[in-house]
Amino acid sequence: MSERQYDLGSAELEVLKVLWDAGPSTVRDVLNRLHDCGRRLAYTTVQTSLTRLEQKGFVRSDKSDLAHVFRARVTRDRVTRSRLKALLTQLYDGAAGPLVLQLVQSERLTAEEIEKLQGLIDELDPNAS
Amino acid sequence: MSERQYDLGSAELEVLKVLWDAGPSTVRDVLNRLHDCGRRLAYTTVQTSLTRLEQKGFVRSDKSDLAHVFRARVTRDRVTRSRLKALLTQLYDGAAGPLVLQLVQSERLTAEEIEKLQGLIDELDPNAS
DNA sequence: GTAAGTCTACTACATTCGTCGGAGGATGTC
DNA sequence: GACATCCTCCGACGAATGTAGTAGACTTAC
Repeated sequence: MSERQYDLGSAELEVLKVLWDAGPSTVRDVLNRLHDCGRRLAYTTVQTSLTRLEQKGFVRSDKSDLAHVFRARVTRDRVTRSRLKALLTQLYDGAAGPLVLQLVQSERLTAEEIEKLQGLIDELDPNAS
Repeated sequence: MSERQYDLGSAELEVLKVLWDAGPSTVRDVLNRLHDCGRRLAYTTVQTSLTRLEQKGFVRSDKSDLAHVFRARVTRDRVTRSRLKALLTQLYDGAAGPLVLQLVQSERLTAEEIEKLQGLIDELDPNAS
């Protein structure tokens, strides 16, 4: 039971992403960030997301100042892993292969990423030529 | 606009997966399949999922017989791609690299898959050593 | 041809999520 | 100290989703 459910709505995830990208933030900070991205939301909407995020344990808040400061309690990688796992289970009964192939095939990777990937593969496959 | 929204609930996806795995099926077929997997649902629950799936265009039904026969109208790959894209956008602003690395790192791949992956990488990286 | 079973259609209800407004407390400014 | 401003808390509402019951039509087996 160490693995949580990680069920986040898309709007919640959007807010969480701001915390990952911008670090600890107040409601207004997050709101401004979203505004900059063209996202038009009410102040209280962001507040609600943050509150729910905290209830679910994805976010922690420091309430010492008037404007509470929120920070992520989970890493992006952790959420990614969880989402991927869900995808894997739902679509392929957990087999990662098809997913990876699909991804590598349909998405553009940078040379650097390819190199890193190559490195990983070499590790995975000790008896490579 | 050729790309649809592909917003499926988890239960709906579960049903769709049965259609992918088992081919055209009636409500009862799907129900039995799910029962075999330990999933305990009411007949009408599956029926509702299938109906909604059809309304959303993911499934098509043949109503010539009393028991309607449903079949998937979208491929598993297509849904996968759409889900991955959403994940990419939501978590990494669309950069696929981190996702791939994450996947390869945290999931077990078979030797065959690794080989296939290696082949893909070779294609991607023409100026490899 | 009647009883039992199967199937669809329709309705319903709880929960989650996205979205926001209003009340009322704290703060800053003149 | 009064006014504008900013903040939190709380409640609300609609849409989507998971789940299922009931009514009534159709089929089948005696």
